[in-house]
Amino acid sequence: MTNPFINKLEHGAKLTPEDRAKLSEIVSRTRRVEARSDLIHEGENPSDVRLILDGLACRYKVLPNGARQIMAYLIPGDFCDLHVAILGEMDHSIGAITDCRVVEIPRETIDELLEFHPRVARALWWCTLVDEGTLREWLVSMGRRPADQQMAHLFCELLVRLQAVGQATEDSFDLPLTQEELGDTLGLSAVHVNRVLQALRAERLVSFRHKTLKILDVQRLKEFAGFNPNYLHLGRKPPPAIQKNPRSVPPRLTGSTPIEDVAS
Amino acid sequence: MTNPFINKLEHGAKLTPEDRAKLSEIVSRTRRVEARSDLIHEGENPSDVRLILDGLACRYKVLPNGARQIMAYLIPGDFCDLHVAILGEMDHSIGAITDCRVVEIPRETIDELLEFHPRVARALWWCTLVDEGTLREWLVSMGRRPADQQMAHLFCELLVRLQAVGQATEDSFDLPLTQEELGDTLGLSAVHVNRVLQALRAERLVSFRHKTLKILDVQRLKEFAGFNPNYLHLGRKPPPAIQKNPRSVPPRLTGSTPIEDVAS
DNA sequence: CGCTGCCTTGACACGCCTCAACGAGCGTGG
DNA sequence: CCACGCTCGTTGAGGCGTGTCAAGGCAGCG
Repeated sequence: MTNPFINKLEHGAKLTPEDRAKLSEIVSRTRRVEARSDLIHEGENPSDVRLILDGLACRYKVLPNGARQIMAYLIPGDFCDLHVAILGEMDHSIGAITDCRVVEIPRETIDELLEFHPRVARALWWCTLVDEGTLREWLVSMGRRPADQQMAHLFCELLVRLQAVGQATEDSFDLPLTQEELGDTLGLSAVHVNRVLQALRAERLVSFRHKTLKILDVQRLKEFAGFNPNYLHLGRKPPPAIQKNPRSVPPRLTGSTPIEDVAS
Repeated sequence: MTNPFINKLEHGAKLTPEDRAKLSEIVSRTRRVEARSDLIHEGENPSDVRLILDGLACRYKVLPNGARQIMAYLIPGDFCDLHVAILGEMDHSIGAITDCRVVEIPRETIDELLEFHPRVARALWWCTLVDEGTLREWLVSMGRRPADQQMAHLFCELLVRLQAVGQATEDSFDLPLTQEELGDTLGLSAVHVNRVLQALRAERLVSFRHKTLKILDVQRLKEFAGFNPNYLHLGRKPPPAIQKNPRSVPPRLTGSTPIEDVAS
C-alpha cells in the first residue's frame, strides 16, 4: 500500500528504491493527535519534525488583540514543521482541526537525509516550495480578490489538493471547518462568511452542509474564482488554457434570492 | 570584500572554505537589468537561476482584471527564482523596480550544489524557508491588520532586512516605490495609501519624501505595528520580550492634524 | 430537558474604493 | 528659455464591502 507522503515526494524528485526504503522505514512511527489541540506552538523548538498522515490541521498565528489568521491547511502527506530542522524556532503555531495521525521524524534523520540522500533532500525542498507557491496565491486572494471569489478560490484549491491524495470525489470533499475558521482563513468576519456562502449557494455554485462541501459546477466555480492550478505544481495539467481576450471581470454575486442548501 | 549573498548564506548553515570558494566562483558572472523591466515572467522556464546583487525587485502576479499584487520585495542577496531549479515553471513574475545587478547561475550548477555541497544545499533551503516565513507574515498583515498597522509593519520589516545587508541606517532607507506600488503590495488603492501615509506622518511615526523613508521613532513604530522580527530568522535577537499582559489594541490613527512632511 | 456551539438575520457604522479634479515636479522639444 | 506633457501625489464626494453588535433559531448532546 502506498503512503500519501512517499507518493507526494515522488512528485518532487526521482527517488531510487533505496530512497523509498529509507522513507518507509521513517514513516513507521506514528502518533495520534486530538482534534482542537496544538501540534506545535509558536516559539517552540521541537526535536522532531512532524508529518500529517491522516486528518486536517492548519498553520496559524494569533495577534496581540486576539485575532487569528490561518495561513495554510495541512492535509495528508504535508509536513507540519520541516522549518524547525533548518530554521530552529517555530514562527507560528499548528493546530489539529480534526483528530490526526502524524509521523514524528527526529531531526537527525532529516539531517541524514539531507547529507546522504540528495534526491530526497530535493523532494523535501520541493514540498516547501509548493507550500510557498500556495502562500503566494493566498496572498493574491486576500489582496486583490473580493470575498466571494476568494472563497471560491479556496474551495477550488482544496478540491484539487484533496483529489491529489484521494480524499475528494470529482466534485466534493469533507470540510470540517466552522464558518468562523473559514473567516480566520479568508480574513473575514464569521458573519460575512455566512453571507458570502449564501451568495455562492444562491448562484448554485456550491452547497455546504454537514461539513461536506459539494461543488455544483466545478468548471463554473473555477472560472468565477479565476483559478489556475499552476501554483500547486502537480504536473500533467491540461493545455495551458491561454485566454487571449483579456477576460472581463466576472460578475459579482448579489445575494438576491436565498436558496435552501439541499445536499443531495 | 564580502558579498551580500555569501553573507546571507552563512546565516543558514556553516559553510566550509571550499563551499565559499565554489560560491564566489559562481557569483562572478553578473548582468545588469533595467528598472521597470521584467526579470522573469510567469510561465517561463529559464535555464538560469537569478540572484540580486544590487537594486530592488519584486515578485508579483497580475489578475485577469488587471489588478496586480506584489508578493515580495527582493533585496541584495535574495534569490529571484530558485524555484525553477526544482519546480520548473515560474508561477509568478519578477520585476525590477530600480536598475539591478544580478547573477545568473545555470541550473546545472544548482544541481551540482545540491548533490555535492550539502551545506550549501541546506543554506539555499534556508533562504526559501525565510521567504516563506515572510510570506506568512504578509498574509497575517493583509488578513488581520488594519491598513495603517499593515503599512507600519512593512516599513519595520524593510528596515530590518535592509539593515542586515547594510542598506539602511539606524532609522531610514531608500524606498524607491510609488504610492501605487505600495498599494499593490498592501492590497489597497493608491488613494488610500496616500491617506494612510498622511496618518502615519501626522502621528510623527515616519516621513517619506524623495523616495527616502525615515522612521521618526523606531520603537514606537514597531509597537504600533506589532512587529516581531522572529519570522525573519536573523538570529541574535534581543530577549524574547514576552509580554504577559495581553496588550490592548493599539490606538488607531485618526488622520486629524495634517502634518507637513519635512525630511531633515 | 436545557445546555451549548454554530448558523442566521437585521441594523448600523466604518474602512476602503472609485471617480474626478487639481497641483507639483521634471524631462523634452521647439 | 519656456511651454508642454507626463507621472506622481493630493484632496473631496459619494458609494459599497465588510465589521460589529445583538438577537434568535436549530441541532447535538449530556
